[in-house]
Amino acid sequence: MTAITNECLKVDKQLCFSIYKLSNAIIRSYRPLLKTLDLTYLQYIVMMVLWEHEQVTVKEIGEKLTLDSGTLTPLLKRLDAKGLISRNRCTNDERVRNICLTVEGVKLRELALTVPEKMQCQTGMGYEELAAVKKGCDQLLASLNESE
Amino acid sequence: MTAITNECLKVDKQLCFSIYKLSNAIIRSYRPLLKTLDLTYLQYIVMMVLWEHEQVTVKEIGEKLTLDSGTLTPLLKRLDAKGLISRNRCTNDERVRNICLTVEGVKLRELALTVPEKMQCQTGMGYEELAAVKKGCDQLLASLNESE
DNA sequence: TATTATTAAGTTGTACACAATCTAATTGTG
DNA sequence: CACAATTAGATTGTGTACAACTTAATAATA
Repeated sequence: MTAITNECLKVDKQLCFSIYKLSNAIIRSYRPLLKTLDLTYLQYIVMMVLWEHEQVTVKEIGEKLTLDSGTLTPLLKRLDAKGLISRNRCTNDERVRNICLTVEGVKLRELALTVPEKMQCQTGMGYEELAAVKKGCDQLLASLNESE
Repeated sequence: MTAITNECLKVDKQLCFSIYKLSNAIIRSYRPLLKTLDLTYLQYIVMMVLWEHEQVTVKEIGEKLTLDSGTLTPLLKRLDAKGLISRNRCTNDERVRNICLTVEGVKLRELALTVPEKMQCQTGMGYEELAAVKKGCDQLLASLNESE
């Protein structure tokens, strides 16, 4: 048995494991901040899409976030139940739902504006370093998507 | 409203979102490979810990992977049901479970040895580049953990 | 135009994550 | 030794992820 086969299954050597742990850790770090907005991490991500776009379909959200209706439908129902969004059928095409912010949903953006800065403080890293990590992650994502 | 407040809530500018998407994408990429081993991604991670350690407690696995018993107990029951591990109580301390590989669990390692290389091919990136991404992620994780 | 194919969203079921709580065993302290 | 505190793991409930499937609406084409 070679050194390679001995090493290659060690969990701490795996890039996938670093990213898995980091992703969980980031979501954990956001939790107390987002609790003040009464949002989960994914709900916050979806709200960001809506703060940017005003009106989108379920499919469009799915494309932006790489999530399917099995994840999004129940999540959007929860945001609807909180009074943050409306989910009306499109009149041109009854299959489609137009997801829009309510007045409450728009208002929540003001509270959310403080979140990114607070999070950057928690990382204890400078803007340049964080941008470099992001660039690496985006490159890896792009090249994973190329090979489908 | 300044440019900063306009930009800072854009989802594609968020490092957290890059890492979130990348983590999901990596787990998706592993899925077909791991299907041949009849393992989910997290089950594969836990098996890696066991291939490295022979015998560990639930708590020790939890510390290595930053997961609690609410996640691990049902997962370990599933690995047990597949016949890959045993979950005996420790005789010295009846609260503790010793998680050990079965013969089947040890055997599965041979099949798993091909997985890391196949995954690296799918990334389409060189070793150096991947190591740089990993280093960035590990640094960010460490500095998140420092600030609790 | 009737029918086939495609599409958007919803539903069901499995498997994570994790908070909160519980139980049983062990440890610590008066 | 008694009893409070701690610890390991299990349980319950909520909320993702995602595969597989269903339903209803629209588009395509014979």
